[in-house]
Amino acid sequence: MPELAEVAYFVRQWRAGVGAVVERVETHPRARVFRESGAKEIAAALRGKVLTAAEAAGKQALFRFAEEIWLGIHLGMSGRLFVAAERAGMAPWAESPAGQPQPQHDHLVLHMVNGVALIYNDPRMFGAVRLHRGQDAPEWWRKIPGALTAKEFSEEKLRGILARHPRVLVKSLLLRQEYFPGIGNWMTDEILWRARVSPHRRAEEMGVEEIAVLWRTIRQVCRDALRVIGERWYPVPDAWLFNHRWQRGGICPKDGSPLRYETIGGRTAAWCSQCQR
DNA sequence: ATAGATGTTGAGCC
DNA sequence: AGGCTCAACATCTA
Repeated sequence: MPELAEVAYFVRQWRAGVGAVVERVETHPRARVFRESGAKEIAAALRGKVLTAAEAAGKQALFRFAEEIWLGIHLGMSGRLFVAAERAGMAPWAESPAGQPQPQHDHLVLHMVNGVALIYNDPRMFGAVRLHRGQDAPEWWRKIPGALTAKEFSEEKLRGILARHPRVLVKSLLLRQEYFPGIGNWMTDEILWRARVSPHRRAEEMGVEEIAVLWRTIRQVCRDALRVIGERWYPVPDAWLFNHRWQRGGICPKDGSPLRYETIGGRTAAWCSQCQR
């Protein structure tokens, strides 16, 4: 589930706990998501601390607590963050095909003194929860490149990345977090489809004008996703590829031709062979 | 019932 | 070194 905008949305949920003290910490007994620091250590470190900030960068989430304690969460393939009050009410994902999170996959629950519970749920457990102590944010967080919507992601920068990897498929390149933080499989498909670039295209086959279009499209898809999904998880417009790519038999919303589904660079690409060249 | 799923990492190979 | 493919992780769903 979580790419750039989904992670932003989930972090926003946990902001309900900012300013409140962690009263009690629950951890799932058989969760493998507590990797370098164990569940017990994390629980002990967080108990009694004030949550002071909640930030997202790319697909990473970072929560700052008082007394130089930080909690990093990567949501993997199926991770979600939500607040307890939403479980009974109008959860935005209740209308999604995946349905509501199952309580048996709640791996970490922070019960806050202000009455909210911050829940990390992850059925497949490909996610990771990491504890960090220190005055500064952890190294892995500081190394995340600036947002693709920020000024520092320039057209020239994109040209440089493509030039450095001439033989690599643009689709594969877009998935690399060290260059394009937050871009995941659906976003690559959306970007290539809007930019009319085939997923079979290699970096060296991109002309200067095509790179300019690609650059604008990357930024536009990031902005659109953050606005529609990241803010409130509104329904995604049917004019996007998004709603049509999830199961086989989808139709291109631009020209109505059947979408193709191919494994490209190890991931399923959904694309329109009419629109994308 | 079998395959595939919004992610990442590491191994093996060319 | 760079880049490709595959497997692994664990669970749910079409």
